[in-house]
Amino acid sequence: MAKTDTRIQKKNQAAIMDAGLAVFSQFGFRGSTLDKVAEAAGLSKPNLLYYFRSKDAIYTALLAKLLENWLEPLREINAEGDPVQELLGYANRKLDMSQHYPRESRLFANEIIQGAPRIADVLQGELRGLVDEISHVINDWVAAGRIKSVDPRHLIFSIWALTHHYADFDVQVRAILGDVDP
Amino acid sequence: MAKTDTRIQKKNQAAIMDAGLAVFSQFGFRGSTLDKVAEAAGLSKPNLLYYFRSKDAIYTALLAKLLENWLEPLREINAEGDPVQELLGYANRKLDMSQHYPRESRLFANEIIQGAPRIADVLQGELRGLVDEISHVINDWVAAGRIKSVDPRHLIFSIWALTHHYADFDVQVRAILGDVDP
DNA sequence: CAATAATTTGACCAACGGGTCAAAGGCAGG
DNA sequence: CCTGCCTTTGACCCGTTGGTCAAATTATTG
Repeated sequence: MAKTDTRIQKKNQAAIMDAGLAVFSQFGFRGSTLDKVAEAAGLSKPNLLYYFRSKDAIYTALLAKLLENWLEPLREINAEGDPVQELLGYANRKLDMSQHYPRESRLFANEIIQGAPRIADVLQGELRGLVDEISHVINDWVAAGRIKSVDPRHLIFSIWALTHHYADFDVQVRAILGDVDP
Repeated sequence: MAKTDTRIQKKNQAAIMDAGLAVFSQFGFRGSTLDKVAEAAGLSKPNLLYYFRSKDAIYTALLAKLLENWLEPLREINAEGDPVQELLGYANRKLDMSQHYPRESRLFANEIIQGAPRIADVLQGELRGLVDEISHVINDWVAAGRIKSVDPRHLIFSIWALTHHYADFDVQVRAILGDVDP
């Protein structure tokens, strides 16, 4: 009942997830159509709906998978490590993700800009909890005199803003740097 | 032919622009409907279309107005001024705009994330030109030893990323800071 | 207060979009 | 090679959406 996944199922589900990511990340949920996703996945619309119950199901599955990976780098921050190393490491991990998974970044950005209707609970729950923890760690570092005084949360916002900018505003960045940047 | 604008015309056009800004900035172009805009403007759909030829016309008008104000702060950077003052002033102006006009910020973000189909020329033309100029100014400052060495364009990206983050990711920021932040 | 111009509306249309369904086409294991 | 299940498809349904139009209503002006 659990391991009943044909290779053809796995293949098509993966194709749909990939196609959905491409389409949803560019047009947002409302701006995307099943036809577009189906075409990108190389399937007919009814066939696509054979694998996913609805448009919403695809989108929700994408978001769930995204959040899973998205929060991971935060968890890897080690309170026992060297503060500067840890923070730089975190920033680097985020930057890597933005570089390698720009579509995921844009999907997330789209969802947030539009008010995050379906992940508000995750933001206020899991994400907030994690940020609270890390903030505590950073505050301890500050108290121990190991780093200069900062507002932990706004430091984290800065890292997010900078790392996501290059993925989310890619078009603008390329327009200014000139597409072919030496 | 130019000054033929009844007060009722001015009023309704303004109402439509405001409504359009509210709707488009939240849902993006494709995700928005004329009905929603009309409702937000307090007009019937046909009445709305009496003032604007099409959905596209509203959106385009909004973008044009937005870009006008958006590029202004860049132009105000003075090559003869004090480098730190000028750059801080610029960052402050951008921050002010994000705080006071978050909807405009999100409208712009939406457009960029979705590939900027209708403002690609502005980005590659006017915006790029301005950034080139300012980059030249900053490089001169560096060459004169008045500030530390930086890549001007990436410095500007940093300012953009940080200032826009609080407007565009408002929901996330509030989820973490807790809505009621002392 | 007409008469003319500007504004508003209700009814309507064609295309699109999410989703259904029954039937047809493939693919295993026996 | 055949039986039963998985997969795919074409046709179809109905609510939504951008947009039109002629008629009605409301200013404006001579």
